[in-house]
Amino acid sequence: MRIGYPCINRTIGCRSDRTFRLKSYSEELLMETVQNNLDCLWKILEFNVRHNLLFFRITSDLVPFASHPICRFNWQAYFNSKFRRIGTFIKANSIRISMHPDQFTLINSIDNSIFERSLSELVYHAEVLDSMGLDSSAKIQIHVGGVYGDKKESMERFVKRVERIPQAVARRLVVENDDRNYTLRDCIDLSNETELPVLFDVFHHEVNNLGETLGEAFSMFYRTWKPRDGIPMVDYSSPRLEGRKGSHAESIDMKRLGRFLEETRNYDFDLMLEIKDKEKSALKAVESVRRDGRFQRIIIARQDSTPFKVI
DNA sequence: TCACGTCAAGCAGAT
DNA sequence: ATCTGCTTGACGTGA
Repeated sequence: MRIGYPCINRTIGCRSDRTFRLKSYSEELLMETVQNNLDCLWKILEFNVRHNLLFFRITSDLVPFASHPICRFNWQAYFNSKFRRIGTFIKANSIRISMHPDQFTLINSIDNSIFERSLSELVYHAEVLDSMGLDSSAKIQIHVGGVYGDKKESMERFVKRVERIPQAVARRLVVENDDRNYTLRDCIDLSNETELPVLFDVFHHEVNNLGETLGEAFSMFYRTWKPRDGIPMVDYSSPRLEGRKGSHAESIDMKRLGRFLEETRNYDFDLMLEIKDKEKSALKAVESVRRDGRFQRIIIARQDSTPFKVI
């Protein structure tokens, strides 16, 4: 098991998701921004390794407007050596990487042009991971998409559209259950059709399920992952106790996490903690899990030259 | 320096 | 009709 957090580090004082307005687009500004973002990503990954946080979601804003028609810049070539260096660091330290395109990426849209734009966005995400030389265990997680008034038809459209996605991109795709439209069961059904692994979101499942227990849910999604996909990924967040339902808590509830880990102790998986305070909660979780002798399977970084050890 | 209107993109549910 | 959340506020103009 590796533990990680998404996109942003609030401790080290740089951002890898800096962007700018489309109106102010220029090649110079793009180059400068990507330079900054890659430098910051490097610093975040170094921080993560020092703190045994070996699962990280790379922001979709790493290369702003990369999939927009305005971008004619060959950022892959220009930043090639930087991407390779980061990728080498990731592999040397056994860091697991994911990406999560935003809500505008809709494979199953009724509107074919939205699908085409979404495909460009997915190609961009895959190119980031390709540029780093990462294998197919580096995943791009997507939701099924909209319902458009007919769920069955929208799921069939999802399957047909996935068949049109190039293998270089599709090999990285994983489909995640969401909190309103598509349950874990739906994702499993789609996985059977498309062979895409299912990324299990614990919180989404709690608010949108067909009555499966946590154990049943794990046995369902777990077998959708093949060896080439790496260890299954799980998204975990604590719901905010007061206020709007569906929003995320500011900090992690360690007791709740402890119960979750206890219930799932027979499975090995990489755990993404989607908590507002990001690396702070992830650190608490790593320390807690390390102290707890029952959990023997967390991967922690070595601080010397050898890449990692399993305790 | 700071306030604040606005920002590439879509959907669904609440108000 | 308009607003809000989604994984997340921050860009950048105008004063």
